[in-house]
Amino acid sequence: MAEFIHPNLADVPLTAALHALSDPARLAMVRNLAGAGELNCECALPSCAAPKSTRSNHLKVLRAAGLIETRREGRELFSRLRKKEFEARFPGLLRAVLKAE
Amino acid sequence: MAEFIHPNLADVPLTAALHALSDPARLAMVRNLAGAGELNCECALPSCAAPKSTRSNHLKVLRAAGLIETRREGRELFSRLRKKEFEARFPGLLRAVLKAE
DNA sequence: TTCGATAGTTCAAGAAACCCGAACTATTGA
DNA sequence: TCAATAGTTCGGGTTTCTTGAACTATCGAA
Repeated sequence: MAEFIHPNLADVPLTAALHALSDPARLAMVRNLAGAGELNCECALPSCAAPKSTRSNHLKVLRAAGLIETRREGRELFSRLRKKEFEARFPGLLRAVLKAE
Repeated sequence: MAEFIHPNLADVPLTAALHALSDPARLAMVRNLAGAGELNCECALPSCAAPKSTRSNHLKVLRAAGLIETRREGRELFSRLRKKEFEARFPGLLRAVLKAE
């Protein structure tokens, strides 16, 4: 399990960020992470919502879009929103998305 | 050619709006429309960028997401950004997207 | 009022992306 | 060392996207 690649936000295209946020399951993860500080894969999207391979893929997309940072602790992986960095890269975007609905 | 359906913005889910904006060609169209007032299909995305069936589909996605309004004038179709309505539905979102990059 | 050109839609099929079960890797605790 | 836990990767079935070809609608000119 090679450890995770966290892109430099400067290298993330706007369309990739929007794409990452445009899926209901991923958006739910982002909302959950915005509320909590850090969550593991299981808590980021409750198990009823999708099988773990799907959750894992969603987290990979969020990671590639610069939205989350993941670190291992024992056998769990904890992810946090890269809120400040993302905000610096796309001012107002995450705020607008979290506020909406 | 049945005329166009323009959804009530209240019925547009956030994820549909983000999905519509997450494609480079559609984002380019939105940027072009934000600059100009109204554009036809050809001008919204210059022909070099995609065949017309693709442009037509992209415009349909933008329409369904409540981002544009289209009207016929002779044999051309002109589209405009539904800027105010979209802004009222998703405050800050379009502004953040147009500002980015 | 018919014909040709222009503007765009719809259809269908091939290409690309997504989802999820099964098999695998990594870590821990007994 | 073994079983359990947490998550990844792989494969292939399904869905979605793209685009050429055929179609519809409108206009201007003969």
